[in-house]
Amino acid sequence: MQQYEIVPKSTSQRYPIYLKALRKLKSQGVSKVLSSELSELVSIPSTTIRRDLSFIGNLGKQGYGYDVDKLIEVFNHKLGGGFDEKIILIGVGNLGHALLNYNRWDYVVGEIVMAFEINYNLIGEVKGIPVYHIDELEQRVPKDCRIAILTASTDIQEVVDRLSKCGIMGVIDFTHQHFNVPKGMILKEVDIVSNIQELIFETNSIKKLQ
Amino acid sequence: MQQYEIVPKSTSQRYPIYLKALRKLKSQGVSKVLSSELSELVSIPSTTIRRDLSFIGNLGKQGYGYDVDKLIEVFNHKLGGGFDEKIILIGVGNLGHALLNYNRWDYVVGEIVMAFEINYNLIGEVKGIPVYHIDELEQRVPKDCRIAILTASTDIQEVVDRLSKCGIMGVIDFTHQHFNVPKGMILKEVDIVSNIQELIFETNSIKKLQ
DNA sequence: TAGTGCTTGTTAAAAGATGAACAAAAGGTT
DNA sequence: AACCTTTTGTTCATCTTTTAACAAGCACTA
Repeated sequence: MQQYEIVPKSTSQRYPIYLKALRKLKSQGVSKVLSSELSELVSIPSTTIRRDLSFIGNLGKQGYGYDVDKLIEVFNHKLGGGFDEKIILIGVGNLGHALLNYNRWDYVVGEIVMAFEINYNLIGEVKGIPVYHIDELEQRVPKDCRIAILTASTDIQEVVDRLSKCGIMGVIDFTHQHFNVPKGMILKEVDIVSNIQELIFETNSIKKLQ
Repeated sequence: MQQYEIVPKSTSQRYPIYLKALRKLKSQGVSKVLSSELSELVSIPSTTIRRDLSFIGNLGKQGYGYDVDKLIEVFNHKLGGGFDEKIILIGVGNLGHALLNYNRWDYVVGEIVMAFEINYNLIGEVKGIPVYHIDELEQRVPKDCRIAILTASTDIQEVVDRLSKCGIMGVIDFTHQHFNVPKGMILKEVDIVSNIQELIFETNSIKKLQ
């Protein structure tokens, strides 16, 4: 057990994968799982899984395996399964609207509690979630809000800097724009185009090798 | 120049970042760029950039830098800038609809040419793009189609296996569900929930360290 | 309760990714 | 045309990540 060691980035990126697989197992009525079984499910070597899990604590039992419920509980806790994360949304255009309508992660991590827009015509309310003008950012953002979803904005760099000053620690970025994140802020890009480009590049490589 | 060496995964994941920055430069009228300038823009060390580029070929000139247009052209070619990639969409629910409406990547990588649904009420057409029933998958998918976007489906594992048999080599997955990809198929997850979970985990870690 | 068999948690070696340093090659200038 | 300056392409040492191997520890049975 290495409770206070820093969890490698690559490891923390696998945690959501494990949680996803564990939820599936639970839904199938499975209550116990071996690292080797989980390995088959997620296509990650069992050794890697065991090491990843050991960062969180001694979760398994030798000669027995891991308790699915216990693992899900731990992951829920670690990955925001308090279900109460307050998320703000910047930009209520096409995509922003879709996210507000979708908002299906409310059972998993939390919910979008408010949105901000630069266009006055879009100010008001969507699905019961208030939409404020971006000028009101500093005065409206809740103190305990850490995460923002960025769908679109002019002056994106300025908005990001202001978000940082409001205490936002992590940003999910849907804009295809480039900007710098202030020190300490974590950026996660969700870029469909980049993903498709990687796919094209990698499938091209495969063709050439054959 | 190491033309036939395999490009590291980590490198190919940076290519779309470079292309994005280069497009921005071009839009600003910049025609020449140094690796050090690009480095500032994308927050990646210049050495890493130069090594990444050298996998593709000798694209720069010593004592001069890189020609922006040339770089964009090369990347466009390598990353699917033929603009003619035929993409299929599985699932025309909330998110699927949003993607069809959005479909803004047509100038970047290609376009969604058809969609499939299990719900008969949604069969027909959206924005001029035909929506077929999932049963017609094998008979409708074009031979030269390599990439599928997966937004939602029951029996997701079955659908993925069928896609593989249709010649699909890469899948962009929006489903937040767990499934196995057949050997040789490449999976890119675009999972907002997973990203938020990672953010929550990582921001929690930061708090504890302080 | 003692012993056997199984699976975890950990170690250590191998593989992969990064970035500092520099040689090679082109542009500039006189 | 020779030289100096600049910037690339590449090498190598360092750091990170992965995974094979195994000791430690628990469950299960008689």
